[in-house]
Order: sequence, then structure tokens, then C-alpha cells
Amino acid sequence: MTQRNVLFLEEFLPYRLSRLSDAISRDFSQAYRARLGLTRPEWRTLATIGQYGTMTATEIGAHSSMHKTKVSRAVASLEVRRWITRVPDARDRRVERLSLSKVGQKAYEDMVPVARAFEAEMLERMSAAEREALLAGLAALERTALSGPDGA
Amino acid sequence: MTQRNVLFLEEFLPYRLSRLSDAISRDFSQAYRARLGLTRPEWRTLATIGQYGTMTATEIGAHSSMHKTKVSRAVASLEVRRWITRVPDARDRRVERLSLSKVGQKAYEDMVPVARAFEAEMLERMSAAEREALLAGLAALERTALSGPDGA
DNA sequence: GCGCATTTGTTGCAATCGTAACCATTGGAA
DNA sequence: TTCCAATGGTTACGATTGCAACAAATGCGC
Repeated sequence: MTQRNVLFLEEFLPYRLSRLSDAISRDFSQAYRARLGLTRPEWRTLATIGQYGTMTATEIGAHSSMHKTKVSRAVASLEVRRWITRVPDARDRRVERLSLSKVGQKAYEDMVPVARAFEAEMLERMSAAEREALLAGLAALERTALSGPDGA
Repeated sequence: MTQRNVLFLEEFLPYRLSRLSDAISRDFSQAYRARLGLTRPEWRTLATIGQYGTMTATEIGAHSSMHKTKVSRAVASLEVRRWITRVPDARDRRVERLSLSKVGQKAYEDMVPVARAFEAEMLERMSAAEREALLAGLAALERTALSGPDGA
């Protein structure tokens, strides 16, 4: 007899993750939504291209687990802002190589310290042992959850 | 000089959490979407009422971080299935106390072991030390992230 | 008691999202 | 070469979402 046939949501991993992710993403999005007027998919796209320099839409989707229509629309919207440029791939004309324009690069570089500060503020409220545990636990979870059913 | 002005998304906490939560929720939702035909907000509502026995819509929203319109529609949909019952509160007639019907209770109790099995399978793929780290880390994060800007 | 801000829950509407269908292109297989 | 399945990316459409407005009820100040 476990406890009665009840599931304690506060201890249920998918539920805990979902609540944390929602709350943190919502908080963080205020930091760039107000400042840059970006939606979440747009921020992700900007951050991905900013990190890797040049990517295709498919690569962005694979890397950030975004649906390809989401990526397509985020890219279109960032292009209207003139933050990214599309360069047709010479070898495969289905593909377009996406990069940051000068203005986009500037926006990205403005955003990076904001993101770092947000994360630092969160981590500073934990002890060193807690931080270590969190990072180790997340790494383990990524190994088991992101490579299982489809990932790898 | 940190590294250049680049943010490594793979190490960025909000990004990691979001990817994990999305992937795990998506996997888990298949376990009940196919079996019970429930959406995510409906599952959450069912699970919350199942755990607490009786709740109001506002309480469900506060507990599970769902927008009140989401709760309202999930409740309406579960009521159509006759899985939950509404009882007007005698003291405050704005409020309706929500409980599971007999059929709803049965569905809930069928669902609980499925959820437990899903979680167990995920945790079994980690070492004991990793599990411990994950749970400790999440607890610490909940303490800092769910009580900060608005939670408490 | 009366008035008014607050709370509970629902609904209209615009924006966002994902499935499916689609076009253009590619790379083999025959 | 000629098919044709597979891939990259966009778009149409229906479903889901959240904001804002709303009605009903409460309760506090006076």
C-alpha cells in the first residue's frame, strides 16, 4: 500500500519541471519583451544564430526544439526588422543560410549580458552545493530525456 | 574577457529547463492523450482535483500556474464528460466547489499508476547520486524561482 | 442601509500555434 | 535520362491561448 491511490503533483517530475519552466520563462521574457519587443520564438532564433553565427532554419529548429513553422515565422519577423539576413546556399538552393545583420548583432550583444544577469541573480540565491546539485541533475536529466524517444 | 560576447544556450538555465520541460511533457502527454483523450490543461485539472478532493477553479489555477480561462475551459470540458461535478458554495455563491464524479475518480485512479510508471522509468535511467542531485536541485530552484517576483 | 472596490468565473476577440498540404529542389534508383 | 521518395521551407486553416471586458456576488467604509 503506497499511500492511497493519489499522485502528489508537487513531487511529480514533469509537473515540477513544467511549473518551473513556465515561471522562469515568463519572468525572463519580460526582460526582453519590454526591452526589445521580441516574442519567445524570436528571442530563441536570435540567440541561436547569435551563438552559432550562421544556421539554417532546420538547424535552428532541431537545436532549440521549435516546430519548423515557428522558426519560419520567427525568421520572417526578424527579417522584417532587418536583424537577420538570408543568403541562399549555392550548393543546395532549398536552403538559406541565416546570419545576423549589423543591427541584429548589436541587439544580440546588448541582450547577452541581460540574460547572464538574469541567470546569475537566480543562481546567487542558492548555495554552492545547491547550484552544483541542480546543474548535475539537469545534465543527467538531459541525458535520459532528450535522447530517448526521438532525440538521438 | 569571458569568452567573447556569446551566450551558450546549452548552459543557459531557462533554455535548458524549457527544452526539458517541453520534451518530457510532450512524451508524457502521449501517455494520456491516447489513453484518455485529455488535453494538458484537462489532465492537470483532473490531477489537481484528484489529489485534493475538492477545489475551486481559482485554487486550481493558483496551484498549477494555469491561467483562469484555461482552467475554466478545462473544467467545462471535464464536466461535459461527467468526470467532475460542480457544487455551489453555500457561503459564497460566486464559488463552485469542484469534485470528481464516480467515473472521474475511476479515470483518475487509472491514470495515477501510468504517471508513476512514466516517472519511474525516467528516474531509473539515472544513478542514485544523479537522482538525488536532481531532486535537491529542483527543490532549491523552486524555492528561489517560484516565490520570487510574484509567487509569495 | 447604500455605494464601490474586489473577487470569482465566463466569454468575445485577436494573436499564436501545430497539423497538413503544398512548392521547389535534391539525390538516387532504374 | 526519367522517375520518385525525401528534404527545406512556406502557407492555409482549424484549434488553443491569453487579454480584456463582463456579470454576479461579496464585503468593507460610511
